[in-house]
Amino acid sequence: MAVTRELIVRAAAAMVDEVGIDGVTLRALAGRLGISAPTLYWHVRDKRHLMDLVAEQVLADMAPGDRHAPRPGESVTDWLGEVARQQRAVLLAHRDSVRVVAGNRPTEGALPGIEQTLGVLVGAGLEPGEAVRVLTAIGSFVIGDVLETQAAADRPADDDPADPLRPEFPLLTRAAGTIGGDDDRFTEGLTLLMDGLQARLDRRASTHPAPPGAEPTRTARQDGHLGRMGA
Amino acid sequence: MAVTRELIVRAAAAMVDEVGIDGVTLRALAGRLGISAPTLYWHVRDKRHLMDLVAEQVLADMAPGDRHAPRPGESVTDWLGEVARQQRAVLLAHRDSVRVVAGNRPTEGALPGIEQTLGVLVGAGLEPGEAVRVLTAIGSFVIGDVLETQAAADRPADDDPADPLRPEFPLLTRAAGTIGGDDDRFTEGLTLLMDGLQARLDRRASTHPAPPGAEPTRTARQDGHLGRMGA
DNA sequence: AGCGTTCTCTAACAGCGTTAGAGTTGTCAA
DNA sequence: TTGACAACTCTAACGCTGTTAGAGAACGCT
Repeated sequence: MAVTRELIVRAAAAMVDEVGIDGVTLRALAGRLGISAPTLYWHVRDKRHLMDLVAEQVLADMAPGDRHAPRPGESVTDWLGEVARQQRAVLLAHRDSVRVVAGNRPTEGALPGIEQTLGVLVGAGLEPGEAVRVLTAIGSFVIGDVLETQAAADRPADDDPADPLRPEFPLLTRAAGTIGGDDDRFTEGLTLLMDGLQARLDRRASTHPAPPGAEPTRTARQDGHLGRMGA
Repeated sequence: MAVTRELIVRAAAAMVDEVGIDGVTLRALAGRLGISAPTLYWHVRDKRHLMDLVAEQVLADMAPGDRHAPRPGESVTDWLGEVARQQRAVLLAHRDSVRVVAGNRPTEGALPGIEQTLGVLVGAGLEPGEAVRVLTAIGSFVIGDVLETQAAADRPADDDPADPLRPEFPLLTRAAGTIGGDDDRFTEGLTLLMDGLQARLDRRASTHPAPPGAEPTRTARQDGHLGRMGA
């Protein structure tokens, strides 16, 4: 039975999840597929190319899927925040995903989804270039957040934690109990971003007339955005 | 002449800047120092330990330096944004800095600076845990932004750019000319974050009385924050 | 002079990505 | 049935990596 490129990529992705990106060896990967290491080179240019293919597969899962646009009555920022949350969840679900994905430009297949999302933002009052920047900024935050989470998880257990609970750092000590976990960290940043964006949209909506041809998306929001954190 | 650990770390840092983290070989590093590779193991536990020391040095440069607090009349968010800008500049100044620094918990030496910054934020109306989350969120955004910038720079020239300027993507096409460069991308995200934070501070200031014991930091701001981008 | 610490060396190991090149298998045409 | 060509896999080996073992120099101290 001939091994296909798709099979190799799938096996490589699974192996990254199991042993981490540094544990993925061409020899080990080949062994798992029942072939010898040099055979991989018939299917794939080199290891980096293989990892690019793995990254492509992970990124494909990050497309907004069924949530292409806000539901009726849902604010643009609520929807956008939910998309960011989903992207983060996908990245966190794969070990070392940031190291795998880092630096990959959007794949051909991702362009329609991006265009779609841009459509929503432009409809809400952003200029196209501005919308791209906003989207990229959210992406940077998501990537940075996941990177720190995964990098911290890779550190072996203790590794001299440099305990900041000392009398000369009263605020750090007071903060210790209420910082929350990884999700709370992420929610805080996402809330800031979305509140900033919402404020901008509100400003535009009050200055200009309703954008032509766009269904009047509801912009109103109550407060705290995304609700309170999960303590 | 004996080689010291500090000399090794300095040479390693310089070497990362020149040839990138993947180009740093223990043998090459030793050669540059006029010693043999195994000798390095007398000074340093292993390569990862060495890179941790390099990271520590880079992070030391990221401390807010002379800007420990807002200038009189300067808003907290303007000051905080400026600090973030400086941190990004330091990271961008060192090649592969994110890969070097990723996952490093704050060093002992960085704690006083963090405590100081927390003091400003708490003085402006945040709770301590909230302030830590906000600071971390900004850090995540900075790291993510630099990561994408550096990763993109490492990609060799073209690498099939998947040109998005096609008639079926009208918004991407329209956006193309006005997206701006790396700095504009960063400024956009930082503006969103700071606008979101500013809105929160304003909300607190109008609800509660002035925080006790804290000098009444000016919170007022005119508009667009951080001024217009550099187009 | 002798000792111990500090620092450096050579030699070598196992593992890595990768290349060269020969060998096997399957398909289709003459 | 035979030959040819493509598709796929193999073994052997190269140069490189981080790392260990263990034998020396160099130096201050008693």
